[in-house]
Amino acid sequence: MNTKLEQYDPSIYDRPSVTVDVLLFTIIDRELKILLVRRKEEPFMGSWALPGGFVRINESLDEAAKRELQEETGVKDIYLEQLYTFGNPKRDPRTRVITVSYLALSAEKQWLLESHGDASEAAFFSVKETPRTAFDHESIIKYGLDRLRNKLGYTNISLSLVPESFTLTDLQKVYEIILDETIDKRNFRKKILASGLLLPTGSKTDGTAHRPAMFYRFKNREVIITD
Amino acid sequence: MNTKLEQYDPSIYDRPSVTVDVLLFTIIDRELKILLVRRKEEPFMGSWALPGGFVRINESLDEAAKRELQEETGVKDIYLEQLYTFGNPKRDPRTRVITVSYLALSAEKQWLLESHGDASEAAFFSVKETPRTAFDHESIIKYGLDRLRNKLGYTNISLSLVPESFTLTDLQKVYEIILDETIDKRNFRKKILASGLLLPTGSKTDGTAHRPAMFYRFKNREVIITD
DNA sequence: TGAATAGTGTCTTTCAGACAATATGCC
DNA sequence: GGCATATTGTCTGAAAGACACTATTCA
Repeated sequence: MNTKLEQYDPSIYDRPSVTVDVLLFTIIDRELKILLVRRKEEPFMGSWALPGGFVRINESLDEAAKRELQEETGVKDIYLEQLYTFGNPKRDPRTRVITVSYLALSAEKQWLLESHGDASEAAFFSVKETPRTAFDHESIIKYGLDRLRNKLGYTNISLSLVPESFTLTDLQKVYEIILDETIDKRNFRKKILASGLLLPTGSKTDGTAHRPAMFYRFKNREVIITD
Repeated sequence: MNTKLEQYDPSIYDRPSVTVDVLLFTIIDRELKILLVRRKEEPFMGSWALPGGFVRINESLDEAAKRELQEETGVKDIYLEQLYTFGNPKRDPRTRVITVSYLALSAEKQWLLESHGDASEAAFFSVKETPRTAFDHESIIKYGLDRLRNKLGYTNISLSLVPESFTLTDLQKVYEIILDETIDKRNFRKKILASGLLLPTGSKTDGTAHRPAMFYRFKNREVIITD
């Protein structure tokens, strides 16, 4: 590119490999679940692991996370946020691998793992009973879960876990499932409505054997960026 | 190590280089300052940059940050926390370099840059007037500064910026300088004392031409880990 | 009218923020 | 007494949390 810059050659350094790993959380059957894939290679061949892989030389970290998730699971167009970088020299028994972890959230939607070629190799697990995983992925999951729970309190991150339109009871369940605790209905509604993030859509649930519920949507579908 | 694991060779992937960069903030002359070093190599030779360098193959990221800071500036034994990993493919004009940034805090203390061999190549700059820097270091600094300001509000991170023993006025100044705003004295004292983080030492300032002030110290010298 | 869920209001406590007068030590 | 900084309390408004009854639809 610029010839003057070429005189310095960084290849003289031993370089670690760099991967991205994605923690995709979603709610299925009233449980918070995380997506894991079965490894097809050593080390830990056959073990469950976070979807992820090597960062390519010309893509950003965000792009790598997005690509790996899509390649391994068919999931795309979802919320992604960088979490933390894990770099213990022993975390991979082969060689030095540094991994940048990402938090991804999705409402249980149209995408189905079955539609993807490698579907049989990916599955959702309740965060309450994750299997043994490859590498240090268990501690990465723990870290991501803590972050998710924290951010729920001071951001609008929950919008990524509900469909376009939802009732307040739906939204409350998302909070209860993630935080693993019950919430007072009146206080929840007061707070969430006072936040000004929601708008009533005007339509209501239909065909229920009880009082219909108002649908709401998020005013802004972008996650507020805060740390 | 384990022969079975060796059959998979990750070296077939093009690997990016990985560096750490440290944002060392400290308060000098009533200003929040950041430590920069002058680059001795291309690219950006002669420019100011964050202290940092390549991660070695057998050290953790935290260790690399600690080592680089010590090597380049002589500073050691200070608070360090991982911030964020920057991996835009174009951020380094030579080749692909991913950098893991760290936040470091120190009370202005005994360590002096002059005592270190390369002292003339390191200097503190007010965050209000940082010079042009190499790479994307300006945006990294901005990110770190935001994080520092945020964490000041909900952690005891300020303990890293005051000496063992200090007056409430001293501590208030730390907050005012970092946040770049004045704080009501009564409200600050009420809040900080109510937090339960401080203990009066029993001794007072001495030899001032006015009422002496009580010294306090932090109950716990460890930074509470929160995100 | 019974079943099931939606929807709502009050009280208390806590916390943040605005605001000014008194206390202490030295000269 | 004068100067300089330390120390302290009240009021108000906002938000959080505890808590129970009424409303609506369908079968």
